[in-house]
Amino acid sequence: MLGEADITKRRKTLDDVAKLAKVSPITVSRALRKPDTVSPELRQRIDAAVHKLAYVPNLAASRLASSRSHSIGVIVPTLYNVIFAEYLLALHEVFLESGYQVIVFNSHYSLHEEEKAIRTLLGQRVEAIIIVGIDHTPMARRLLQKSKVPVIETFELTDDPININIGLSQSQAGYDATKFLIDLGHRRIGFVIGNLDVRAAARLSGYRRAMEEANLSYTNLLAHKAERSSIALGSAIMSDVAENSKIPEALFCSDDNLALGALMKCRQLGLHVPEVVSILGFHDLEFAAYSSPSLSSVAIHRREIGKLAAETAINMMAGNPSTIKRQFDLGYEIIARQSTGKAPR
Amino acid sequence: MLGEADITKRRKTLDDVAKLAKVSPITVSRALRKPDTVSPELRQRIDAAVHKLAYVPNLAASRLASSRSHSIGVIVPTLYNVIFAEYLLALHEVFLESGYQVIVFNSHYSLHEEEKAIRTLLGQRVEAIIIVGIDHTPMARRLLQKSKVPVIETFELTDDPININIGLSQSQAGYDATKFLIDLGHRRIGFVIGNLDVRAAARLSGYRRAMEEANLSYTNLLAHKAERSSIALGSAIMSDVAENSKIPEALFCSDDNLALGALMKCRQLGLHVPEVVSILGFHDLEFAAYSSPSLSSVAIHRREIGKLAAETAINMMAGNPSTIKRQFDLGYEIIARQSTGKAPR
DNA sequence: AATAAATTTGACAGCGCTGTCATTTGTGTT
DNA sequence: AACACAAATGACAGCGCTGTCAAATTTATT
Repeated sequence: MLGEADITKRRKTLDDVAKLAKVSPITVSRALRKPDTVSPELRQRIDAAVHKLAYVPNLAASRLASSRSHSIGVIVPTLYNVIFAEYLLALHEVFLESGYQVIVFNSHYSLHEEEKAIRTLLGQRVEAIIIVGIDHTPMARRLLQKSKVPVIETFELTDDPININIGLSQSQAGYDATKFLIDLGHRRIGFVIGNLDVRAAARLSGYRRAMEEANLSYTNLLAHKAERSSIALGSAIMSDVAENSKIPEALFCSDDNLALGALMKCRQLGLHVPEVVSILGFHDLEFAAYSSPSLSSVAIHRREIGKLAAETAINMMAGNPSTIKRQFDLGYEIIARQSTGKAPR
Repeated sequence: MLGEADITKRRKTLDDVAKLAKVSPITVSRALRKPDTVSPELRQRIDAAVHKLAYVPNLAASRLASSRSHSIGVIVPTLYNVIFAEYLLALHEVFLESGYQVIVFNSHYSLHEEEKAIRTLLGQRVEAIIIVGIDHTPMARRLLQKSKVPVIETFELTDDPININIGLSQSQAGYDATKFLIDLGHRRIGFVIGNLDVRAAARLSGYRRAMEEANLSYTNLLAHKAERSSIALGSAIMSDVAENSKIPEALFCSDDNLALGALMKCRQLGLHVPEVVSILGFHDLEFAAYSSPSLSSVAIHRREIGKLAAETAINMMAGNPSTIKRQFDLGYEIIARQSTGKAPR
C-alpha cells in the first residue's frame, strides 16, 4: 500500500540514510557498527544523515541477519522480593558493561510461566539464560538443553545442573539456622512460612531434619499462611501463634519480612524479644540491622551470585560454550544480633 | 558453510517443522499463531513435529516480517528502590495479561543512559514506551516524538507532556508535607536528602517554598550526603546532624529509608521521637507502619500509576494512537503516625 | 614507473518468518 | 447434479539488515 512517496510517514531505514548520505547501505551499516573501518569523511556525512532522520536501526532485522542478539535472558520468580532486585542489579551491571542487553521475565513462582518465559527468550535467541532455581518442567529442561546457550541456575544447588549452578544449599542453611537456635538451648522452636516458595520449602526441610536429629517434636510448631510473605503477614501469623498455642521459645522465620512482622507483633503483645521469644530471620535484608531489637538473620550472597553468574556467562559465550557442568557453592552466614538469645535455664 | 546435512546442529526452523509434518511452512505458521484456522488433523501433526524438534520460533524473523513486536519498553531509574519494583509489578501484570512482553531498562538516574535505552527500545520497535520522569535529553525527546508510539511519562507532572503524563506533583507533595509539620507547630524543620534524584529535588523545592512562605529560615537545616538513599545513610546523616548542629524539632526525610535510619539513630542517641524530634518520611513503604514508633509518611500511589499507565498504553495502541496529550494527577496522601507530634509549647 | 599490498567501498544473497492473494477442498442450496 | 460459497491450504515476495566476497581506490615497495 505504501508507495515511494510516503518516506515521510514510514519508519526510516538504512536505505533512507544511505540515499541521503549518498553512499551504499552497507557502508552506513558499517559506519554504525565499526566506525573506524569507514573514512572520516563518509562517516561524518552518514552521522549527519542519521541525526537528521532520527534514524534508529531495526534490531529485529539486525538480529535476523547476524543471528546475534546481544541479549541475555534472566528469569526471576518475582520482582517484589528485594533479594531478586539486588541480584538483578548485580547481573545488569556486569552485562551492560559488556554491551549485552538484559531481558527480564518474572515467573510468579510458576513453573508453567517459567517455561513460557524460556520459550520467549529462546525465541529471541538470547545468548545465555540465567534462571533462579533448579526446578523446571521437563519440557523447559529439554528446551534449555537443546538450546546450546549457556544456562546458569542460581540460588540453589543441585547434583544435576543443566550447565552451571551457582548458589547455596537452602536446606543446609535451614538446618544450620535451626541448629543455631537449638544450640542456644531452645527446644520448642517454631517455623514461620508464607507462600509456597520452593526455596523456603527447602529451608523448612532443613529445619525438620535438625529438629528430628535433636529429638525435638515440631508438631504444632509450623505456622503457615499461604500468602505472599510480608511484614504484615508475619505480624498476622504471630497473632495466630500467640492466640492458639503455647508460645514457642524461638521462631525461625523463612524470611526477614515475616521475622520483622513477628518481632513487631511480639512487642505489641508484650512478649519480650529475645527474653521470651527468640526470633531468627532469613536473607539479612537491610532493615534487619536497624530494627529494634536488631534482627538476627541468615545472610545470603545474592549480589555475588548475580555477579558470578554474569561473569561466568560472559566467559562461556566468549570461550568454549560446550556442555560444561559446574557448581559454585557461595554459602551463607548466620548473623547473630539482638533478637536471638540463650534459653533461660 | 552449513549444508543441508547438519539439520541436527542447526537451530530448527519453520521449514524443518513443515517438512516433518508434511505441510507447507505457512500452515505451520498459522497453526502456531491462529490454531483455529487450521484443521484439527494438521494441527495435531504440526504440534507433534514442533514438540519432537523442540522448535522455538525465531522472534526476530517474526518481528521483521510482521513489523509487530508485541513488546513494551519500560525505563526506570533503578531497580533498587522498592517503589519502582512495585510500579513495575503493576505494569507487568496488566501487560502480560494482554499478551505483551515487557522490556525493562534502568537508567541509573542518568539522562544519557536513558537516551541510550530509548534508542534500543525504539530499535526493538516496542509498541509503547513508559518512562519514569519528565526530563529527557533533547535528542531523547525528539526520538520519542518522531517514533509515533505512545509515550507515557510517569511519577511527575509536566505542563508539556510528550503524550500522556501520569503522576503527582512532587513539589506540591513536598510543600504540603512541610506545611503539615509547620502546622504541628514546628519551626526548625530540617530536610534530609541522599543522592541527586530529580524527584527528591522537586520535593526539596516544595519544602523551600513552604518554609519561605512561613517566614522560616532553613539555612543549616539541609542535611545532604550524595549517596544512594538507604537506612544506613539516614542513620549516618542523623549522626552528623546530632553532632554538628542544634537538633531540629522536625525532620522531613526525602524517603522512608532515610527516615527509618534517622529514627533508629535518634533512639540510639536517646532523642525521643516524636517528643524531641518529629520525623516524616516519604513513599510510605511497607515497614513504615511497623517500625517503632511507627513512621509518618507521604503515600504515593505507585501501583495505581503503573496500572493506569499500562491500561492507557493498551487503549492507545488499540484505538487512536494520535498525538493526544493528556495528564492524570493521582495525588498523594499524608499519613500521620507516631513519629510526628505537636511541638511542645 | 610498475607492481604488490592495504584500505575503503559496494553488490549480492539470504537470515526465518508473515501478509497477500491464489488455489484447492468441502459444504450447502436449488 | 450443478452451482455458489465458505473453509482450508499453499505460493510468492519481501520485511531491513549483515556476511561474504569482489571491485575500486589509496599507499607502500621495488
